[in-house]
Amino acid sequence: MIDLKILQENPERIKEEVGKRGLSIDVNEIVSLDSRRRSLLVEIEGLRAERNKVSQEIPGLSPEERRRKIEDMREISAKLKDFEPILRETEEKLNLLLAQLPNFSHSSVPVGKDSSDNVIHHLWGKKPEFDFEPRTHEEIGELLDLVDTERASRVSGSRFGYLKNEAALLEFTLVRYALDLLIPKGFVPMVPPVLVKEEAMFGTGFFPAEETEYYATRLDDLHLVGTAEVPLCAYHMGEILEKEDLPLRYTGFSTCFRREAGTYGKDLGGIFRVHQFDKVEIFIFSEPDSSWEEYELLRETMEEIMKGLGFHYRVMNMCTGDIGLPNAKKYDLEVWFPGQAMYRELVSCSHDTDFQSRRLNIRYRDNGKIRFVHTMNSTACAVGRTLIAILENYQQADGTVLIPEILQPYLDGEKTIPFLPRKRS
RNA sequence: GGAGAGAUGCCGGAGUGGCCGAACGGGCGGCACUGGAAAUGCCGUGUGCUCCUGCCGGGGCACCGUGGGUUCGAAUCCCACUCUCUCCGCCA
Repeated sequence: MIDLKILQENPERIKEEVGKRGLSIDVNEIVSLDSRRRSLLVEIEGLRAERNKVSQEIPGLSPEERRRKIEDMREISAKLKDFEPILRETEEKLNLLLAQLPNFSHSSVPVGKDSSDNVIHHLWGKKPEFDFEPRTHEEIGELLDLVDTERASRVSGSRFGYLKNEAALLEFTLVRYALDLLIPKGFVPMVPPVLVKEEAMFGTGFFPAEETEYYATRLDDLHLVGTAEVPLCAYHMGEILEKEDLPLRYTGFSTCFRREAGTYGKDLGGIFRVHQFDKVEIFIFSEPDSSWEEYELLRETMEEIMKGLGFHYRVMNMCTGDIGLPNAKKYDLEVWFPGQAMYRELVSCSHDTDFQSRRLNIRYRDNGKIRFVHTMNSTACAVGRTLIAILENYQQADGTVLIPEILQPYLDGEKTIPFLPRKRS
């Protein structure tokens, strides 16, 4: 959601943004709907003012006068009943269009039409070298009986997986590793609800744009979140925060559900792209004035977690055509997957400025003035993808997998997968 | 799932058709008192939209869970919904 004042004062700026993102939205139509709304408001509020004034006078009038005034007021009421539905209709149309407008992208965001226009921000580490042909995570997962997608497809359909043996253990290890790194930095750990109202989906900017991407319950009007960003952001909806409490830093663990509509045939093997996975997410509410510094700090935190695991990665500055509607800026962190010989997105962090806080009405008091907060979010650890990045990067010729040093203390010092006894499966 | 109670400002809580944007109390902020504090006293304390205006400022409208309705006029009456709480049942 954008500030309506900008719509009145500088619609060109909005047109420019819509163009940069390759969207087709009729900004002129929005502008004219808004002027129509305002002129209707003037009309209606004038009538209401008259009605309120006379209504106050009525009790003190003589019966004769009173009868006449009431007669007049009937007319005004009737007029209002004509105008009000027109206003409502205009507002509905306007809101529908407004909901489609993107956030304003930051000046540092490259203009481009799709992922091919993303710009490498920087690289970290070196590509691991192998004196054998590295396997894909899918092969390793099957070899070591760590991931079972075959049975999962019988139980739940395609794009599901069972994590098994050390993979199941590593899930908790990774979550704990991420939390242990974040909590000393002042992030408040949370386990949020994963079923939320439509309001929360809309407010965080996922609806209406991406509605087909998410699961909904049939008997209740609830939606399964695709990321803990939704409940973490909506945590403060409708609130006025205090300046001295900002920034508010949260980290939330949740399962994430995604329909992956329109990705048929993409990343079919293994568990790189699945309908359900677990993730540790970071969410920050910040003052606008310091939010961009806070955001770079967030990017560093995200990288710190990846560095600890020893991955080689590149950070991408995502272009205008590839960032989400709510995003003013977004970094993707892509880790090298030796088995696929590709950089793949493992985590990302977005700055949404006041886009979400406007929709969810999250504000703060700044020396008496009330302003919208800025929000930003980042993945701390996407468990499934991190797991398979470990499998591909730490694999050895004999098919076993080394455990990243930083995780070993969580696993009683074990250094290699497998270490659990196996039964026939 | 069954039975009941409720939803009002930062909080508690009054208000059952016009005098209510909302009593009273608490909290919070300011001032006074004090060496400083406590206690006390006084004053202040919502948000959104919109119009006039260069700003300062001023006017109007809306908001008492949400959405509709009745009425000249609704926090107050009617209908529907949502949520919360209590008890029973079920349950990790």
